[in-house]
Amino acid sequence: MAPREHTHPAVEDVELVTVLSALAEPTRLRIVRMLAAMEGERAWKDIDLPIAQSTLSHHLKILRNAGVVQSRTEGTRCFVSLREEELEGRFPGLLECVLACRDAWNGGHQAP
Amino acid sequence: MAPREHTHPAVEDVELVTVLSALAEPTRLRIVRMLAAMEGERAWKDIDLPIAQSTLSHHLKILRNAGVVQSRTEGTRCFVSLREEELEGRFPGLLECVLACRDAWNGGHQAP
DNA sequence: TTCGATATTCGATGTTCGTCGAACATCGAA
DNA sequence: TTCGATGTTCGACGAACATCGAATATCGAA
Repeated sequence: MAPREHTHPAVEDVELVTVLSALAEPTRLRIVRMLAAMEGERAWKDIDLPIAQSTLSHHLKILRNAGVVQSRTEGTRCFVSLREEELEGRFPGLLECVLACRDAWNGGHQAP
Repeated sequence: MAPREHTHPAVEDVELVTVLSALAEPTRLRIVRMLAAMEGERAWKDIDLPIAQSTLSHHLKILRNAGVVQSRTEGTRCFVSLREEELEGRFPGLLECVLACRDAWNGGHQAP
């Protein structure tokens, strides 16, 4: 289906466990880092990962429901972005320290 | 079996996803909060939760493998504690902000 | 040495999760 | 209106997970 105006939870209603679960998965963490690496939003299509579209859609839904990302629809395509400020208000420091951490698998898979 | 000198990973070898996964479970998060609420260590027996002993043992193993807690054996009983400082060195701010968050389910189930 | 207390491990069970391909819905363009 | 592009939803599958009770290993005390 085409992206039809997604619903986003209020960050106040999101529980910590939900956010942690959302971030506790390699692919999703990678998406979050990818979004954090650039200011503003990213086009869905440009989220280039070695997974099926349906899988990506699934992960984005989980991140959305966890209040971590938000989607904006424009015509038939959509743009994704982090809800950094709101998240910071709800879970101060969480996103920052998660992004700050560079572990082995992450430092090694991008550029040399 | 009796507690026989557990093995603990070096925090440097622990990946972020592993820690997040360990914390992304209500029961385990509760254990971590419980341990944080008191200075020093806590006797295994005093970890009073509505779960089977085998389940508790299982969760503690996961937290241990994630470098979140450590166990000390004394005779036939053991004591559990948070690896706060080490964790802070590996993932600065993470434990702190996870503990700082008080969400609905957590604020509501203890005292009024 | 025998017994009770203390955790861990094992085996089983039901649930949740990540993944895919196919079917579908919606929009813009031809 | 017909098409092609774009994401989403559905159904299915195997892997991973939370949970329990029973069996087990280890230690201290009687």
